[in-house]
Amino acid sequence: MRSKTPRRSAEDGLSMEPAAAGAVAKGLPEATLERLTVYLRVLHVAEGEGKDNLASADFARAAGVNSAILRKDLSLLGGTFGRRGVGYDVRGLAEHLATTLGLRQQWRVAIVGTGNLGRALAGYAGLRNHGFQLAALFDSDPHVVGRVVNSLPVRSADTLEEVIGEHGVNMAIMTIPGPDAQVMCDRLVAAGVRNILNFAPVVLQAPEGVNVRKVDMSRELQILAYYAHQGIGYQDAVPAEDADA
Amino acid sequence: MRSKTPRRSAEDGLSMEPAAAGAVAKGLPEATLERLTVYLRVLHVAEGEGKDNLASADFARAAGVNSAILRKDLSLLGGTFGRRGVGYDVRGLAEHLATTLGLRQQWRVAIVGTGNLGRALAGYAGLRNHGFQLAALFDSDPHVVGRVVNSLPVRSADTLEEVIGEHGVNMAIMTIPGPDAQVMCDRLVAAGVRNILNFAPVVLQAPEGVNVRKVDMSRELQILAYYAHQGIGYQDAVPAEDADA
DNA sequence: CATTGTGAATTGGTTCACAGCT
DNA sequence: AGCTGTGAACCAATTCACAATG
Repeated sequence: MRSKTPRRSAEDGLSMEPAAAGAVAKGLPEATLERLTVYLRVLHVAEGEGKDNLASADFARAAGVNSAILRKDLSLLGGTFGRRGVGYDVRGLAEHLATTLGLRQQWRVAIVGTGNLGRALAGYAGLRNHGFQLAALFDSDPHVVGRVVNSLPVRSADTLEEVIGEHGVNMAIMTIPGPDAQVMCDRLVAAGVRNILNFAPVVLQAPEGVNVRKVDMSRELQILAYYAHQGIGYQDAVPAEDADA
Repeated sequence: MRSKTPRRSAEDGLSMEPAAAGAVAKGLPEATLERLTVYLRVLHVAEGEGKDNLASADFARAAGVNSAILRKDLSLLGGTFGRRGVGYDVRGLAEHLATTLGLRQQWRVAIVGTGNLGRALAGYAGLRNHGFQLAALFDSDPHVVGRVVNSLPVRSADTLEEVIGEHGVNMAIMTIPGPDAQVMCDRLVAAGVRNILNFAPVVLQAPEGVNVRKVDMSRELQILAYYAHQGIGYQDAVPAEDADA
């Protein structure tokens, strides 16, 4: 079904480059997905403020996008949470969105590497608020193993496989140094984990069928440096005021 | 020159949505920039391995992209570091890339918020390896102010403005809770900081001309959940082996 | 009648395929 | 002979603009 569209040009049968890393077989476009997470946050805020209806103009402004794409994104979702002449049903849409994103299912998450970053994530409220249940913490430093972080004991990386099995871990966050990342990734995959969020600054190799995403902090810093350097007015935030017609 | 292409449809003059958040006036495409940071990393590794030449096929494989786009990206850079029949000059290209990204200029970075995440970043070697100099740390918790992190004292957030001036801070990383982020952002901007990397889970409002980027860890987790949930074989990593023709 | 939902138009990014160098 | 550089073709994402509708 999705094994590499054989669009190669005839010869060169052994080239084996990733044809489209970051691509997806079907489903919502990646760009839409990234925005959906923002919409969900905006909806939660609106819900907290007691609003039960949001028109696309306001909604879009709060999310930092324009309203056309917001409407298009939401239309891709299916479901019927917008009412013409009125706006979107906050509660219903939030629920629908969360379900679509897979946040209504329990994810049992292991954090591999309990340095500052790993501990930061372990304590991150956003985790458990969205159906991510912290199931295990690992570290390879014997000085750290056994400590309790966020009411979970840090387990030895040596016991990775068995602990993963014990706790039914189905998602892993890797917050370990770059050089260790590939080995750990291999072990996670061998242990049956098919969803990995990687904070290590390396391009991981993983077999087809394993979902790997990467958060790269120095990438963001470098791109920021580029814009700063160029003196280009990049904006990821919403311009605060725009005094034009 | 770049104040909002007046492409509105005539009426609705006061709508004031962000026309294209994340857009840029000119310069390299965003997608290319993201890859450039990966290329740079690959080049550094190659350099460390003593290679002084890389053909696009190998280069692309290591970076997890296909070779056509790698060549296209590098061609956008200008400069003449590829030699036909041979490959790319590792040293020269790395240098050129770093310069293009603005990494040859000194960035004096303040980290605002010294929780686990802030401390993780403060200790992150990737920072100083790329021209990012840690200039100041801030926190608003009196218990934390005065402590030394990474041989820098944590300063009170009350003194933000003066310390920024003192140290010529020109880039800030915000690792503070969501609710505090907008206020802090405003103060940073008022103090003259025009480049901000935001880790708080909020959409910041900032005036035009201020570069804001966001790293959103729960976004990544949610997108991962989506793919996991859908059972779609998303791949951000390089498929390890591809046994097809 | 304000606001959604969506085809059509546009813009942007990726891949193909090969000419051009070395 | 081998590999880069790039126009052309293709595909994806965004924006426009307006018909549909509660």
